[in-house]
Amino acid sequence: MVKRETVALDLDAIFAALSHPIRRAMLERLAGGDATVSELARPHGVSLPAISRHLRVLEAAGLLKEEPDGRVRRCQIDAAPLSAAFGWLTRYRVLWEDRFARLAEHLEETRKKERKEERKHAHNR
Amino acid sequence: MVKRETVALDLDAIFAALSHPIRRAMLERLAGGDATVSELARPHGVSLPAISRHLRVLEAAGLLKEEPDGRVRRCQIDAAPLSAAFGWLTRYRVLWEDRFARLAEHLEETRKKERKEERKHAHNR
DNA sequence: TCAATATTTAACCTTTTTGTTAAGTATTCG
DNA sequence: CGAATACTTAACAAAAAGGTTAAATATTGA
Repeated sequence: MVKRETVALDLDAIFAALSHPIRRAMLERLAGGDATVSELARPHGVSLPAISRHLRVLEAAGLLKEEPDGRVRRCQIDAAPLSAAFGWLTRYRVLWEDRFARLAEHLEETRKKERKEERKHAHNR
Repeated sequence: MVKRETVALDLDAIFAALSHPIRRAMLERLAGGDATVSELARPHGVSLPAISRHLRVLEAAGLLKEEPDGRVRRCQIDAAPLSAAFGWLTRYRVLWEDRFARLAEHLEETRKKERKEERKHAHNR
């Protein structure tokens, strides 16, 4: 039996990783190209250990690859798990949009009724 | 100044809401149509209070609308915030896929070198 | 009216997350 | 070599997340 590479497709971990603004910002930064840990840390007003752990969260979600380069650590994004998140959203997108359309309709209906009520009350004032 | 409706476009909350398997399952269920709290709770082996709080997480993220209907509470999905998440992912998708392609290339290159080394060593054995 | 049903709130506990400072560990460079 | 640089690990604290049971609330239906 071949030992398959575990491509972390853990949606829990992926969405959780995306739920923190610092981590999203770091991914945005990395979308523009590789960066070192310090470069990634710079814009955020937190300590380096804090950054280090954010990076491990991203790594655990499979979104980040690190490569030691001298005393610097070069980070690069890995899009594969991202596709899993994207895929999950896409799978339900149509159904949701359908729901959404119906909800919008319903709200519009409600608003119409409310306006009617408003006018009635304005009259009786 | 008109008081605008606060359409929760809080990516933190949205992604966090999506990071729990029970909440994702509930959204999947709701994609098929409205449901009551108990119906949503049934498949998951947790207490009703736990479910109730998951629902509030979804609601806080703007993903859920509830409507009391007698002693039952009818739940329906709201896709709007979902689009925000989708949008964020989309915005960086291209860049990420680009990165990914380059990463794949790099790995392929590395593997080639490794194979070369292997052959060399096999020779010298 | 009263019991059953559907759901939430309260009180509590444990685990995870996020951050801090202080102390390592490598690596480079004068 | 020895100081500076770039990080990580350890140890700790506060807050958030996720679950439980027990009690409250509201609605329906006999």
